[in-house]
Amino acid sequence: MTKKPSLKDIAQKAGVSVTLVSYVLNNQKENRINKETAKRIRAAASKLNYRTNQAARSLKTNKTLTLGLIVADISNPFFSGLARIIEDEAASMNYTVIFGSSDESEEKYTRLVDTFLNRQVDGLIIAPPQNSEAQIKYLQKQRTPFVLIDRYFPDLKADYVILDNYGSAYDATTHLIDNGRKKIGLITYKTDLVHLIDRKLGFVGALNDRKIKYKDTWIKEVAHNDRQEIENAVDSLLNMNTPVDALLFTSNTIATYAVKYINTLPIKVPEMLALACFDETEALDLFYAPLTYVKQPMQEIGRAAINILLEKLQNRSKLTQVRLKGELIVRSSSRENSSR
Amino acid sequence: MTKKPSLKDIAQKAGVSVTLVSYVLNNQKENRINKETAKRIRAAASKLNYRTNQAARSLKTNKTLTLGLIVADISNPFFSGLARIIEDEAASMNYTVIFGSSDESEEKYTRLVDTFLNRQVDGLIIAPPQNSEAQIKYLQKQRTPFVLIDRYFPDLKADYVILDNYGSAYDATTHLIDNGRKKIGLITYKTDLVHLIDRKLGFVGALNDRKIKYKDTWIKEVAHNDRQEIENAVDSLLNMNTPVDALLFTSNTIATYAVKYINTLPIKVPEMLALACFDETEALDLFYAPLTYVKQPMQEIGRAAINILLEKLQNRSKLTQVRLKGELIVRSSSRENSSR
DNA sequence: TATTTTTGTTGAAACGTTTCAACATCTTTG
DNA sequence: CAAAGATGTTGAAACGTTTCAACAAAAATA
Repeated sequence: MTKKPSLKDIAQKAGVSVTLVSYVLNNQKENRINKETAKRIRAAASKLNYRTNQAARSLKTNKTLTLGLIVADISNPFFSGLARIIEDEAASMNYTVIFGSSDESEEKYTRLVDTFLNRQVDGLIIAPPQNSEAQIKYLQKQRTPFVLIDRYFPDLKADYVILDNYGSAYDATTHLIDNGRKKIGLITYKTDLVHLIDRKLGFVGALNDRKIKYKDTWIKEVAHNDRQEIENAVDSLLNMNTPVDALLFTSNTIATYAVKYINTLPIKVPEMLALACFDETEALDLFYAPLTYVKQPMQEIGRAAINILLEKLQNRSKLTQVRLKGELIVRSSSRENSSR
Repeated sequence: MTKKPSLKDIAQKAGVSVTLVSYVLNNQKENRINKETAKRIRAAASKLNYRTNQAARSLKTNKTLTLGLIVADISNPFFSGLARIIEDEAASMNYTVIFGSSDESEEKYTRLVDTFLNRQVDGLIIAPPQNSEAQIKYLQKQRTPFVLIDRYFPDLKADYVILDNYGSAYDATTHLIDNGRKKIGLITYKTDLVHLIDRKLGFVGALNDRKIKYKDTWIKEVAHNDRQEIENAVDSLLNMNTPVDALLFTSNTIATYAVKYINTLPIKVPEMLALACFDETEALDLFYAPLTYVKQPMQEIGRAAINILLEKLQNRSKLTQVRLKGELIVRSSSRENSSR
């Protein structure tokens, strides 16, 4: 591999100083520099096929133009969709994105932050896992710019962009009630993650406001990514002495497993059971009764996250906490219950 | 933001030279260094919360421990799944991955390569779009280590890891034939991408070997990401004077659009129409007749790609071209045709 | 005891940028 | 015609590492 050309090589070829080459290539001091010289320098640069050495530039400028994105799992369509939006937004501002998946593990998450900080990312976009509060505080102490997405910690003065989880769950639940459902089950993850707890609270809030006395047994909490537990939850909700007539799932992964299972049961949706869930999931489009779901404004989330982060990089240090409304997309899985 | 600590700061605090600090922190010359001194240095480093400045290190070592991943679209489950595997493999070798989506556009692709090269990635993993051959050759001339995935160019002596596309299409097609189908349609993209052409050839090859005289009208080529064209293709294949009794889709995106459309038609799968496609796609699991599909060995693809790339980084320069077998997962969309 | 080897440590250069301060030379101004 | 300003260019330092070559001091060998 022949050595890559440097500013010095260009300078030599064009018969000028390194300084001048740097100025020209960065379009600085344009009014001072002789047009002819500039042209000569550019010619030399392109002839040598010059490429800025970002490492050197970063060293000097203390900026990498790189952002770190930490999600739970990049192969989850929710996060890969978000990643795509963030990629585009970042690119339009000349930033590149490095990514990592935490798998909801605090330990993996910490390792990722560490790696990314070593790489001197200019900022981080993070969907924080459980128990990562301490880590987040540490970031704040280090004054590393970051913004949380999807999840947040209410008692942390950190920037975030999240869904109005309470309101969305509330809306989905009242929708089910208003369509004639009286006993509604919730399947959610057993977790400390506040966004999921908010969804649970929104569910409960709607039941209360509609004067529906719910039982604890209507709420099932399952371990993360445990298909069996999800199936068990569905079973027990459908086999109570007064079975539920509707189900709300607080995540796309739960919904997918649950619906796949329900699909194997002799249960008619929506006649016997209405369904609704969070997040658009292509998998649920082809179910015979496509699922009603809470649609998150992905584009806005991605855009807001990048904007907040870039603002912070400009040293504005105000706190921005964004809570965006979801949209309930009603489909046949929850249409009016004719058998009421 | 108080300045980040450097080796110099540690050296000062520990009362030693910068050199020694570097040696200790990199576990070099271990046998030469006094254990006590080393301990003092490590203590100072951790007290100061030291973090290697990767930019500086990269500048010196000419390595970034970063790989660039270019896919068609990170939000496509095929690529996000692959991304996840590559992320994990890379991380286990201490590499970080930056990613970008080409959207099948040669121009966007070129921009991505450019950005990544500016960032001095150590190597690239690329799913090249159409017409990117020149760009690829350019990479070779620059001696930038890279490996192609998913797609390849037969007349380019480049490393790649791909599916046995011909064989997989051949197997899927014979499977359809052997289950009683006589007129089989193919919907594929209108493209120069060889991996897709191979799939078409595998399809044709199977028909020929089974002595089925096919007509050109059985093969429909649609524009990339054009839902309408896909629906039109389905329509015209089903409305010929002798309609097809089976369909093979050469990609997950085509399959998803087509099945969603077929789902709205008064057509029974598999009784009236058998279906099969490439790639595992969760969306097709909940269709009332889950799709038979060619499963790509994702894990192996990701692993092989990383291994080849890292080999190249060690300066071994042999050519490695890997063609992996797919597995045909037969499901109800193509079960035996009882009405023959 | 004189020499060699081992142990422990260090100064300084280099990587490729950016950018400050300075310097000519030429042009304008009073 | 001297002073001031504009124009065009440059040397050198700095960013934080890594690593070569060198050097003492202590230990082992002759």
